[in-house]
Amino acid sequence: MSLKVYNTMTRAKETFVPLNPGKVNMYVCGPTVYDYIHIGNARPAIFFDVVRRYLQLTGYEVNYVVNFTDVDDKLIRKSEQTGQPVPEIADTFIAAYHEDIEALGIRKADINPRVTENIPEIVRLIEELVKGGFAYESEGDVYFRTEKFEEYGKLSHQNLGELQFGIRVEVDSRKENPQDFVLWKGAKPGEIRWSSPWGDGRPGWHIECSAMARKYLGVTLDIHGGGQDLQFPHHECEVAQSECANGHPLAKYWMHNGYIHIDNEKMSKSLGNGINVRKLLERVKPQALRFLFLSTHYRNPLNFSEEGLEQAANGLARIENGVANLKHRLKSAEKGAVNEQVSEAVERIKRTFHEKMDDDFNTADAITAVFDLISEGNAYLAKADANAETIGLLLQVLQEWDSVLGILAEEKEELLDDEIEQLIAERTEARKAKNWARSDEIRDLLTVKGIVLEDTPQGLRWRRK
RNA sequence: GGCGCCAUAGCCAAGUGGUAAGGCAAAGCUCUGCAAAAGCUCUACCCCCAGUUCGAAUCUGGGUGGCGCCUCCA
Repeated sequence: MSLKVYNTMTRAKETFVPLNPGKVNMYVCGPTVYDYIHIGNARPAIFFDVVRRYLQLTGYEVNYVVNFTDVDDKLIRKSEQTGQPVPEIADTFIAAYHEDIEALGIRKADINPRVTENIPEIVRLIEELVKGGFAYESEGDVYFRTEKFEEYGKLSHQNLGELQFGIRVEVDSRKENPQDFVLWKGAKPGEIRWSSPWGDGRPGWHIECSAMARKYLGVTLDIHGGGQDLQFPHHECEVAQSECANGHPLAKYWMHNGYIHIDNEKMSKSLGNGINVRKLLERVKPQALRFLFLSTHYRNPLNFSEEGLEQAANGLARIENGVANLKHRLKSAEKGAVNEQVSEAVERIKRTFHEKMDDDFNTADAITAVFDLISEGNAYLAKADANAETIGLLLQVLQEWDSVLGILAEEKEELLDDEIEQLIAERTEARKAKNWARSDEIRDLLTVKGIVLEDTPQGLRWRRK
């Protein structure tokens, strides 16, 4: 069994072999922190979180870096509009990012470097490129000389001669060639600035990742990830910069997640159809969002809709119920030997889970394995002599998988309010006395409060809706 | 103009040469004091046409429809 990863660079699934045995260096492009994150930011954040967790589950030591772009045109524009300094805006949204990411059950990266804290490294890298003839200064700006890098276009599989430049963005006259891109931008009056050999200014967008990846993870990464929209130009430019400066490939494996669509159209800045994560989480469980994202293969586009959200929530509920069924039964189950049929089924389904995850992180099929295991559990619970060891095995595997998928909510040891507890006790008495009217009345009362009561052969079980 | 992606049941979605996973929804049934949960039953000639093959959702060619990239983007 070996992990296969689709590599954007080669357009093929390749057997995953890290540079150093047992260790994986991952760099994923993070957000520009000028606003709250939207669900388009959430998809790679969730997906690469799962990649990281799966690598960890299978024994790799993962070093995970996600950067923050905390100075750029958008931040500067926002600063001009609000009068708030750029660093303050960045701080605000970095804090918000951490809150949102945590709410989504995404584990914090090992390092979250900020552009503004790595200016010396960036300047040094640009100097190296200038020295090597790969970059040139022009009226206070520094540009990358794309014609010096013959392989430019190899990641996004674009042919330089065929690219249509200036189709969307006006070509800057200071460039030698339209396809050249900026490494250092001279500061306009009043703009935030750092000094450099080419005058005051700030880094261009692409150079930051090249500099930070090298600083924190080395010249060649195992995995470089991000959204498909970063493939060109961002990652293409990173490749050019890094490979010209370092003389080594920037990354062994390039992974790109597909777009989020809204009404079958790409979600994007210019369309203004982004959906704010924290607003969405006011009414949607974060686990449901993870479930939704993971139930489509990461390279496919995912159409975001209310219906899809509802279906995800319902599907997730089935898994939650299954787990709750097992946990509830565990309390009253007798000790015993692990049921052989169950353990065989568990082994079989476990194998499937790993085969599917090993096949370029097929999380959709991994979720199917979860459903299979839940079905297995429910079927086992139908047995009168279900024992604690077998139930424990099922729960243990489910928990192990959830350490990768993160679709089950943390168990909250919530105490019931006295009033509710009293009502539940009263209902139990009423049921003993076959006073169904009172019994139902109490259940209805609690339903309104969001508490669902379920009578099982092993006694009452309640849950919050 | 160049380079790509996608099309599978009412909906979501895997599968990419061996005769269609899974989930949601709907319907019926079982269990239950009633519910809930669970279980069972039920739903697809895989966009169209042609070809290759013993065999095609899967490969090839040609259509049709949708989406994307070609310096804002996750």
